[in-house]
Amino acid sequence: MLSTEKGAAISIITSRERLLQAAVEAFAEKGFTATTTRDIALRAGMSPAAVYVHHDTKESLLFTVSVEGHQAALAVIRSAAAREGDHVNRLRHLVREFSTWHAVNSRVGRIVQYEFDALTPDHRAEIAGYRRRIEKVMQDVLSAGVADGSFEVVDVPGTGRAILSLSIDLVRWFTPRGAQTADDIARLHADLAVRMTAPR
Amino acid sequence: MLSTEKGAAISIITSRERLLQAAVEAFAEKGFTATTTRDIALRAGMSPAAVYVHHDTKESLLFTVSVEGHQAALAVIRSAAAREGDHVNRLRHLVREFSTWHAVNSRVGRIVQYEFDALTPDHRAEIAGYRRRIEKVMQDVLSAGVADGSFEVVDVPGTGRAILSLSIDLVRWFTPRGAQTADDIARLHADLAVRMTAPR
DNA sequence: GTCTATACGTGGATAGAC
DNA sequence: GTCTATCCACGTATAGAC
Repeated sequence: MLSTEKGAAISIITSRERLLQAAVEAFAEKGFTATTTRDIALRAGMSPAAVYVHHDTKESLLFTVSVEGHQAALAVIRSAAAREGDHVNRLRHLVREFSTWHAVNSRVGRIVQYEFDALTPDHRAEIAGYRRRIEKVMQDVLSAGVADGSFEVVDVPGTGRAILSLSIDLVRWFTPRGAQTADDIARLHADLAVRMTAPR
Repeated sequence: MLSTEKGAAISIITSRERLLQAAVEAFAEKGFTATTTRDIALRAGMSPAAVYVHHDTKESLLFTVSVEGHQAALAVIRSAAAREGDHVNRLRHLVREFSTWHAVNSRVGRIVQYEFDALTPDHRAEIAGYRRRIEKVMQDVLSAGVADGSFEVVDVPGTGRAILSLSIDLVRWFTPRGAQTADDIARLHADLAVRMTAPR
């Protein structure tokens, strides 16, 4: 996880975690390529050389951020999909959670979405696997609803991708300082997803 | 425009246009920061120094690409919105055209969307103006349809932004080598937009 | 595991000739 | 307006001491 881990009584922030948090800040502000390892080291409160004790390359930092970001997003959507209830409310809940996550974590989301091409081919392939798993969860929810008549969806993969697009595209423009709250937007997206799939 | 201009009889590609096309290629492949002015010069078939005859800085090239890209997108959506017909078909047509443009021009779209923060503050403000104008066109179409009962939309700006998100998010993942054609996806998006706004 | 110092390549931008 | 040559700052990564 990219947030602070908590022990039984006190918080312990390891160098590794400080480094990841520093990398997220820097990548989000300047982009992966424009970020210098010196900048990351400075933000993490260590020397440039100390960075290399934890990560062989700058790309390895990006990869770690990407893995943890995708794991978190996958956990959110899987947990929401596993909820009890009819398919319409399951979809509503899922979209609301997924959009909320992308709004609240828009910095991490932006990095992992837009810096994908900066990964090595092997790392790209691994991240692509997480993305396929996320799409699969959405498609399974839609298919289940189509099967019992809760939804009318001609193109399940395409519609699934479109619904996910609403959430993911938040990282491009959402800011906590804007007019709408993350929850306002998440509820809107949930409503739109239900409309997109409603039988006519 | 970023494409080849045509004279009365023959095509004349100026150095300026070669340079812009080279910049688009390079930015799309490597990102703005990772692209070197030497790379752009090489692709345009000129020396590194010659680049600076046409553009004072690398950022000025990005700005030009951004302006022309946004102008083209704005022209597409305005032209579609000006069409005759009922509001439902106007929306359908508009979304189809806007998504098609983003699929066909996904390289330019990706640059202008993802490298926005690499612009100078003044240039960012100017591009933000184009984006507001694009959102305005969408909102006007939705409002007109709400007024005569063609649409049921509670949150016009939010829903407008969501519909535009479908099109814009194409630049993140669309590739001409994928399973679906640009037109398949554009038709799907148009259908989903109509569903999102349909009275219940 | 952290530091200081540094090697070494590279990149934006300019100088000055033609 | 285009070239060759070059300045000079910067960035990744390593060496070697503690």
